[in-house]
Amino acid sequence: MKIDGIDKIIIKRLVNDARTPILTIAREVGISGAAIHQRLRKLEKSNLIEGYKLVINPKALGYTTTAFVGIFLDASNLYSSAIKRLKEIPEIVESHYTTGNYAIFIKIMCKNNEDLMHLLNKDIQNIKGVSRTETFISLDQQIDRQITN
Amino acid sequence: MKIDGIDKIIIKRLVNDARTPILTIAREVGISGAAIHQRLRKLEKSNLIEGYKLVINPKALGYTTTAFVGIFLDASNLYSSAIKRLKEIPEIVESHYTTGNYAIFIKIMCKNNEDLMHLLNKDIQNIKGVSRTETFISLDQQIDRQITN
DNA sequence: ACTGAAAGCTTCAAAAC
DNA sequence: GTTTTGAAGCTTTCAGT
Repeated sequence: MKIDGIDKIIIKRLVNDARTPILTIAREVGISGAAIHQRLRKLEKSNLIEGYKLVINPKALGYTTTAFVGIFLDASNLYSSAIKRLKEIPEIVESHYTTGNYAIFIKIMCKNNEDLMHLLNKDIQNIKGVSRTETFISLDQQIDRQITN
Repeated sequence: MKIDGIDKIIIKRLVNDARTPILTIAREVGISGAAIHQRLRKLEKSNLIEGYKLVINPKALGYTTTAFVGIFLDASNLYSSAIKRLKEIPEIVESHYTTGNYAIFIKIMCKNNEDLMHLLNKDIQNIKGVSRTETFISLDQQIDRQITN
């Protein structure tokens, strides 16, 4: 799969705003809308494009607290059962199996610090195999982007 | 801003695939396409919808390593100058100012472990004020989603 | 790999409920 | 205030180049 300059323009525009009209891009690069469309289909089939997503503003839903939590597990064979339980907690938006101190590392979004504390002490600490957690609350996010080339 | 059942269906469908035809949703809920469209405009203006993004598959671009890096700063007033430098590193996809051990906490994506090591030792360690870093490499990601209600 | 045309979808304003 | 209508523009598909 090789990507030329036109593909890069298409991707750049749509990463920024997935609703940019294809005809706008077509006129910008000087080929027909159908040609742009065919390139997009090809990029989708090549697996480079994972999908198109509406991005929600969590703050508008009252989710103002973002935190990262390192989870210690008693034994690494408890990983899959713990993940199963973590998936049931909708506030957890990412989970990773990581090298280093922690077994599981999660990103979590809550409405406030009280909710975060409750999730940590009740929902997460009570999962079988979870011995301890370490929490980093995000006070400010300055970078949020994608890899695009 | 109140969100009813129809709005929830619209959001659910578009979070999953932002290219779902509005008319498909319209037929599903039994109102016209234009009505769905007007609800969307309202949701956009209400700030609930942050945008529509094409999501790229980093693996297709050769980025197979994801890591989290905690960065220690000599002094907290070096934060903004450090962020300025971190923004220049395209592999850094998130940065947070966090409570806890670290001053800055980043998510980074690299093509391989060698590139990660290079970025840590050359680009990040050489930023003024950065004294030390701690790295957690993600070996497996099981959860990746958004808050939607 | 690109074009052009037909069918379906989105968008916007105005009117209807 | 939300919904439908209708017209213009955009997307999608496909035969043809």
